[in-house]
Amino acid sequence: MDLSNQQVAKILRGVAAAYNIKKQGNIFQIRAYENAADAIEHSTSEVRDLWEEGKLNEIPGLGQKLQGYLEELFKTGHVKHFDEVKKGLKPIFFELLDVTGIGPKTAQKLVKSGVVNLGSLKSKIIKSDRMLLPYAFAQAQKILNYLKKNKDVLETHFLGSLRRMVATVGDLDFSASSKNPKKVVDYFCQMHGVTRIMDQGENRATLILHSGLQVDLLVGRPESYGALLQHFTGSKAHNIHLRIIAQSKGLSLSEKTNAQTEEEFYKLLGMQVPPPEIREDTGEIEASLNHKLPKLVEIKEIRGDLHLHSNYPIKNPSHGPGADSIEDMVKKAASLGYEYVGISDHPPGFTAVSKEEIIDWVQKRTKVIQTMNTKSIRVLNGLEIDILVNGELSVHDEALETLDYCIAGIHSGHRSDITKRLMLALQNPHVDIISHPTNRLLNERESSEADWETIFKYCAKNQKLLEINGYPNRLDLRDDLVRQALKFGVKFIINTDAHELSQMDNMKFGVSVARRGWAEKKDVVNAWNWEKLSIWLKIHDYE
DNA sequence: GCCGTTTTCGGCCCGACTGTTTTCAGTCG
Repeated sequence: MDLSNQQVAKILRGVAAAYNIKKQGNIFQIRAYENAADAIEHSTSEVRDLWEEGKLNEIPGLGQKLQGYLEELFKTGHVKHFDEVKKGLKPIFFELLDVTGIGPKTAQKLVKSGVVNLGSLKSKIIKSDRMLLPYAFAQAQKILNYLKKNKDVLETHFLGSLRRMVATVGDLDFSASSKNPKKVVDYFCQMHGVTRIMDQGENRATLILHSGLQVDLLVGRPESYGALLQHFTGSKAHNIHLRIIAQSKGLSLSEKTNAQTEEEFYKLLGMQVPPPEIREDTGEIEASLNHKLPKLVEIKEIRGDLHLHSNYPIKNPSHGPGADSIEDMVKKAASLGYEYVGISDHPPGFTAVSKEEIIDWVQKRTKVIQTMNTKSIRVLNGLEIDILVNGELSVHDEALETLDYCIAGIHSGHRSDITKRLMLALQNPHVDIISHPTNRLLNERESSEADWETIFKYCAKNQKLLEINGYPNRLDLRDDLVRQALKFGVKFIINTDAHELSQMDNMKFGVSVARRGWAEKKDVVNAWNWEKLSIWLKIHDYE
């Protein structure tokens, strides 16, 4: 049975709530179900895929028993034990749990008082979809700027999944350091665009904007600001693990702990400060304790973008062309401080245009691109071609061999023979890069299923690159697969896939995916200088 | 029900806010 992480989490929360109401099991057993639900909801992999690959134990909080239940759930669509526990509770009870502020006890009370549908609760906030990181980021930047304008605000930061740069963000969280917390809270609540103040205390407030977005602010005093920042950056799993370590050392940690900075806070446990992007309790705590944290790749190290779509004329293009000229994209790349830039338009559609015409088109375009080279920036000639359903490429070798580099990607038939098609494409000596490898579209289409290990092994052995695509609804290759691929020695290229100038600024989101996957400069070829990259791509100098 | 650089048993993060059941349980992050 095909179930999303969200749906699985909801089922587990339902079981926890049922246990709670029926007073079966102890509080820790109930919490185990809730922890598992949290872990699944925040997992970047689809738990159903993990089950198919026999990797359910990669999710923390899933022991033998819950793994068995999930197996039964995916195989048969229901779990006998769950049905047993939930017996006698009405469906509306489980629906009510989706409303913020209503837990098991309140839901049961409401059911007993005769609530039969959610209509009468429509003024309450129903938990909604998660927002794409780049859009959340843009919105959050405006709020951060607003907070910075207040003279009582000494420091302010993003918190939560936004600071950890998770691909999707549920609500926007902010911190502020201040000696007058109440004044800052009041100022925050007066922000433009607020439709409702959910709650407002001495040190915190929760607002709902007209857009429906929830925004939280937490204000702390300067002497404990580091602890506040740490606590609300999370993740929850990371924090719980830290508290357990603290206990073993006879310490009790909270957001009130005296620590002006995060450095001070982590130092209390003898730890390095893990970058927010990797605070997921997937090994970063151990690495920090041993002072063996990786030095993650940084945006300032990026020297070029090799996946850009221009408005260069294309007859019957296979997919949408870009909006801006090659010249403008090159100028923008130079303004970003890049050392090199690659234009990788889609080729003319192979079904409507003859082989000879495509070759002719590629040659003419090559000449145009070569004239773009300047002393300040090197311009590369690439294409993003299709991997067809039978695994063949949409452009012939005679044309490909005139390019500096070639990106191949799947753009149709996302459910058929992915492994075979990717492997066939990789075996073409002209193909250097696989674009957006899993082809997921956030909130729209799940990642394609494939035998990633086989693909990773082949890429590592044959100098093939996997792209980390920074387009807002892709962020693909996913962070968890980046981490896995790294273990096989795969190298990556981080590209924006920009179809207009402004999208070239999305590089930081691609970099954040790489960082969440623990990638370092040595793992990312466009963090390398031209000399090193040109050797990798086997590009001979024109000069 | 999960989990392990003192443990395969015996623990399980911490604090704020809400409402009103005036002392704390329920819920959230």
